[in-house]
Amino acid sequence: MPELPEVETIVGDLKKQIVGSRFITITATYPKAVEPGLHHFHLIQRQTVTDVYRRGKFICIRFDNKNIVTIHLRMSGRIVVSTHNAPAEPFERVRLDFNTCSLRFSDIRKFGRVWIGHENDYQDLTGISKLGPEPLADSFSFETLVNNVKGRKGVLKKILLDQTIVAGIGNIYADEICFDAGIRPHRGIDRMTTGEWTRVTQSIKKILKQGIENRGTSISDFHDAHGEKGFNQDHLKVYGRAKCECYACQTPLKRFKIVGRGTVYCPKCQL
DNA sequence: AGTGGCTCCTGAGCGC
DNA sequence: TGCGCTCAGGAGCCAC
Repeated sequence: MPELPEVETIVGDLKKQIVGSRFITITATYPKAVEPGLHHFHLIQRQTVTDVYRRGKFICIRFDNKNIVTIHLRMSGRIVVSTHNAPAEPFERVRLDFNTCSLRFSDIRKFGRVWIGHENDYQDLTGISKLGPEPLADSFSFETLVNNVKGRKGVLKKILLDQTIVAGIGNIYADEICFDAGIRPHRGIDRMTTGEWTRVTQSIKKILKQGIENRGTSISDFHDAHGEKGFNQDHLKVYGRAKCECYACQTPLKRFKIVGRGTVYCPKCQL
């Protein structure tokens, strides 16, 4: 499941591959993935890509007439840039053809979406307008997090997964952040100290940066825009390691469900 | 306003 | 071998 580091990796690749390219046409074998609809893509006919950037887990492709194509990979989405005559990717749903190359959006579970909208309204269309702050921005601090959490109830992991509180964290990195901070994912936020919020803030930045440095986590189906796997999966401390020994204390890691998500933690290292 | 639960989807893994 | 069941989960939506 692509989260902030995976999306950042893809965006970095895409920037090199499609900035300066002219849009030609869109093809969708699964039209439901395209919003508001395929015919809206005439808006970017012959327009040139001026930038590719990330907001939360959204990939944004900007064109010179200020229209923006936004992509969210959700659970199983993938993007591969290839030549026009390359065969379709497995589970290819949408294809964007540029003068120089062909962007393939493939998605086994069909949860992913591709939107087109003008810079004035694309944020409302896609839901980007509801996103919380970028955790890797210099302005994101312990105070930002505590302010955004004010008045909320629930447990730490739920807060980390809430895109309106902080943007870009998903299930894998939420577990890793909780481990790094030494706090159980099911700790009630009303029982967290200032020192613990500081640790959580530091761990968010550290774990996400590490994910980017490792070009993402390739559990199940993540690949970058070249179709290559990342290698952050080799650095995970808890996610996917239920019943295995904790690297730090050799205690078997525990797994349970929290807010409907599989969650792994160390009962000794995390309090 | 905030929260819990349902829904969208399909491949993988399992028991029989 | 093959069927049917359950699970995985990001985020929108609805009822409360």
